[in-house]
Amino acid sequence: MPPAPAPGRMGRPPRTSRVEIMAAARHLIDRDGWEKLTMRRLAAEVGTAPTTLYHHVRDKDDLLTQLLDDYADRMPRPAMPLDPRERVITAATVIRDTLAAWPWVVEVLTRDDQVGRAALWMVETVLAGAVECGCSPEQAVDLYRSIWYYTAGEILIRATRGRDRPDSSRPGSRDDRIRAVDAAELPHLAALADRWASLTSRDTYALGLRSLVDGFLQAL
Amino acid sequence: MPPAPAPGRMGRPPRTSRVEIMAAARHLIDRDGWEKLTMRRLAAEVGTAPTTLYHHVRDKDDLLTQLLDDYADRMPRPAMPLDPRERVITAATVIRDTLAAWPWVVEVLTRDDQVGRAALWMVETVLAGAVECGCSPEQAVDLYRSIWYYTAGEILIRATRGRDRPDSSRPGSRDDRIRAVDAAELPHLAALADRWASLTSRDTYALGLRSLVDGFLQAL
DNA sequence: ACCTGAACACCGTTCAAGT
DNA sequence: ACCTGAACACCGTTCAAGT
Repeated sequence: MPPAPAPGRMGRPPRTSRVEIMAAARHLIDRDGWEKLTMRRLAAEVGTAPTTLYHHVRDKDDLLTQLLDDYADRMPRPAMPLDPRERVITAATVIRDTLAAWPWVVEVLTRDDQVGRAALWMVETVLAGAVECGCSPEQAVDLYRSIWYYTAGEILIRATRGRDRPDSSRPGSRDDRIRAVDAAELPHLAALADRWASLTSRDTYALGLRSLVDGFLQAL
Repeated sequence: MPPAPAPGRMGRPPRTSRVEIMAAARHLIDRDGWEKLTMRRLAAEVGTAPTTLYHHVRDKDDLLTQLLDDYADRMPRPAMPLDPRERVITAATVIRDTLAAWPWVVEVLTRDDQVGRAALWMVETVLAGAVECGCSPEQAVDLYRSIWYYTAGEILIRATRGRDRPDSSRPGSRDDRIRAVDAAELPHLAALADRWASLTSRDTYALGLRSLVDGFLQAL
């Protein structure tokens, strides 16, 4: 039995709440996959009409942003090493690991280059670490952006690779193309063709990140 | 008047061709924007029924892939510097500039991590340059992947930034969030809040790329 | 105040039938 | 062989009406 309207708030008591919608959205994504999240399916999951959702979120984009913010709030804030360079590395790695664990975020990431207010501490950590390493504020922003490009690219590409595994044997697929290269024209590629799939499935995020940070700081 | 069927090929002569469809798709994207490219609109542009398109392409994804391949074929193949490290830099920059000029490719890029057969020369150039710089074949692949992550991320984020400029003042926008940060908790971010938009709109692709490549080769 | 059905303006794709 | 209309199974979103 829903409670009677509070004195100042009148009218029909709510049967659907923002948190209920968010929980249903998370459940739907985890169960059926990110691409199955539609306003209509979400409404069915909540047990309400599609149009009801628009009383609690402005539109689908708003829903996605809120979902990402909620997720970012749960991001671990690990103990930070003393060395400023290591702090930069650690912050970037936490962001990456968090986002990689829920790859649907890529869709939202490409819509807004902000990872949510909860992730701002990571930006702060990188900026602070960079300044401690001798960067000017401008250089610190440049380093942050480079790291973010690298990280976003890694997540986006990795998330897609996982998705289209099924048809990687059909003609025109990536592996297919690599195997078909002309050894005379593209010798290095041809020599690696057989090992390409296994070489590119290794996790080299940390390696590239260290290269980027070290190279940047070295050039100061 | 369409020519009569050739001896071996019989039946109704084609009124729609693959190249015609591709040209129409390019025109539609250039005129109305990438997000307006649908099979139905494309058919209208060609002057045929939507269903006819499926005689010339397998599905929309196939259309996109062909479009990207055609575009990659037009990519300039600039004179390559003698220094192997500079060749790596040049190849990556050409890819980036080419893709940035037609940002819709981002959609296809996240679907398949291959830029099309015409871009394979870039992969080859990076691998060859890396090996000349002292990399093992495996390390060359690692460097290539790092560069590609960084490049793809830059293009994807940059393309999106341009798209949602209109509503960058509405509540919840990126700029809004940066301005609202707590100076006590996030001092570096707060100090840069006013300059954030201008600092992050500068083109720092080359800077990050050089850092990445230099840092990687230094660590060998 | 909150919820709903009906409707609008779209999608990609299939398939049997026409020329 | 090529093209088509009709249809299927969807989308996000608005809006007037109901409780």
